[in-house]
Amino acid sequence: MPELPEVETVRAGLAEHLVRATVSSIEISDIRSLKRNVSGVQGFVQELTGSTLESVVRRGKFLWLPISNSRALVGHLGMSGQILVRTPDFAPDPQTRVVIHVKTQAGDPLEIRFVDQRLFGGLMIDDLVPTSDQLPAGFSPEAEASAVIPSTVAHISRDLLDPHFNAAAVAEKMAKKNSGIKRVLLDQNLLSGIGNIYADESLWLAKLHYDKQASSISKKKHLELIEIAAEVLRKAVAQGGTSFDEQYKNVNGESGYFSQSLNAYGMTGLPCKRCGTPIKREAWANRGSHFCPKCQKR
DNA sequence: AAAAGTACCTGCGCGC
DNA sequence: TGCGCGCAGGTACTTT
Repeated sequence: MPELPEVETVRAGLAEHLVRATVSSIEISDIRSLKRNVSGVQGFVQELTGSTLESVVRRGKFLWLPISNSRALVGHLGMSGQILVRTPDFAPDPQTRVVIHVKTQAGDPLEIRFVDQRLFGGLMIDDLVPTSDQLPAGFSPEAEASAVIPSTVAHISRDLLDPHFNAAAVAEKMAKKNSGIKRVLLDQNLLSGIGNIYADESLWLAKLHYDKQASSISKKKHLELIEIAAEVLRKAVAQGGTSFDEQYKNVNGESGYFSQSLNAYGMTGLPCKRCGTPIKREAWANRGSHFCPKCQKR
């Protein structure tokens, strides 16, 4: 579910409440939400309890909160994850898997609730390792960004809104791929932050068919696509992300408004806003692709 | 090595 | 009413 704009909305909300907060206790009601956490449930609880949260950093769709110079709490929302910040008296949220009880800098108790219907998301504690380019690892405007990244996130490429994202270099790599352009856009090892919604939206704006071979597209067109996609992500961040249902919420449980700006995703059968042809949905790679059959020719 | 396919989960809405 | 099926914002692992 959540792509860069939704994750950024969550990151900003967490930062607002949690900078300088300390962890008082942890409740884990479903251990399946601790993903790839090598220290186990015990290690997770022991290491996090008593730690101070200094900042919230994001690269692509991954979030992390450093708890020391070498360790961080890492989170990913998967398809259906939410991180809610609630006061202790707030009604229980269905499908809450982990609760981290904290005390804010002002001394107020709060709960960080990790909620996840499908369990594709998860939390872990991981080592922070130097970034391969020695540059700040991700987006964290509230604090000085460090050039360290969780080991499990190190393979994720810089995202389209990262100041150190190198569009020309990425466009060059894209132009060499022997895959359909949508598969390339979704490759988080090449460029990160885009998922199924924003891929379909970017391709509609660029008038590209999702299965057009990337190697048949010029480097200049790839660069244009990158710029279009970055602009879509920026606009969606400004709207608080895209919400269709109960699956995406910010840390206060509120929906975003970008769904009102969608041109292709979820618009099956509705007229294309450029030419009036009905938007088509095709099954593709175990999901769906939405496009205008007239504007976006293979 | 790169590209494609599959596994991991729960729950909703649809047609029969 | 009930059931099976398709569908949902992603990533990691396996296979070709």
